[in-house]
Amino acid sequence: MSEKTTAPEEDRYQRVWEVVEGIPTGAVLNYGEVARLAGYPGRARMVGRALGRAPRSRKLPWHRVVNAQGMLSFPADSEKYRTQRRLLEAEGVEFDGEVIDLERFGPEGALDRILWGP
DNA sequence: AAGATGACTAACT
DNA sequence: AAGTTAGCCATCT
Repeated sequence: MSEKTTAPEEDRYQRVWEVVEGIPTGAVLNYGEVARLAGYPGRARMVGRALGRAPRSRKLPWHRVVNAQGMLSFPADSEKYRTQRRLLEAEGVEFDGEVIDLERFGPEGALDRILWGP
């Protein structure tokens, strides 16, 4: 069965979406980590692309993916930035200026918070 | 087909 | 601390 040699984008991004769906409420992960967990080490840029192309029907918690500096990868004056920030703050993620403390809200810190409280 | 782009990152200066 | 460079690779011009 020789269909096409190139798989549809959806198939290639499937793993990324699954990882993102696994990020618990109130926690954040950076693009590089998501890529690594999805089996694509070193391919952080692909994660940003995968999120941008994800179907709305998938209802991904895309806002829980931030960059390695704990910042949102959108211009601070953009609508996208405000939307992402609002969603994160609504689930308890705190910002210090523009920055999220990854020690507290990254996977490790978030787990500790869930188990031990803030 | 070759060059630019981007929801990135780590390593250098 | 802030800017640059190099690695990454699917898409778009």
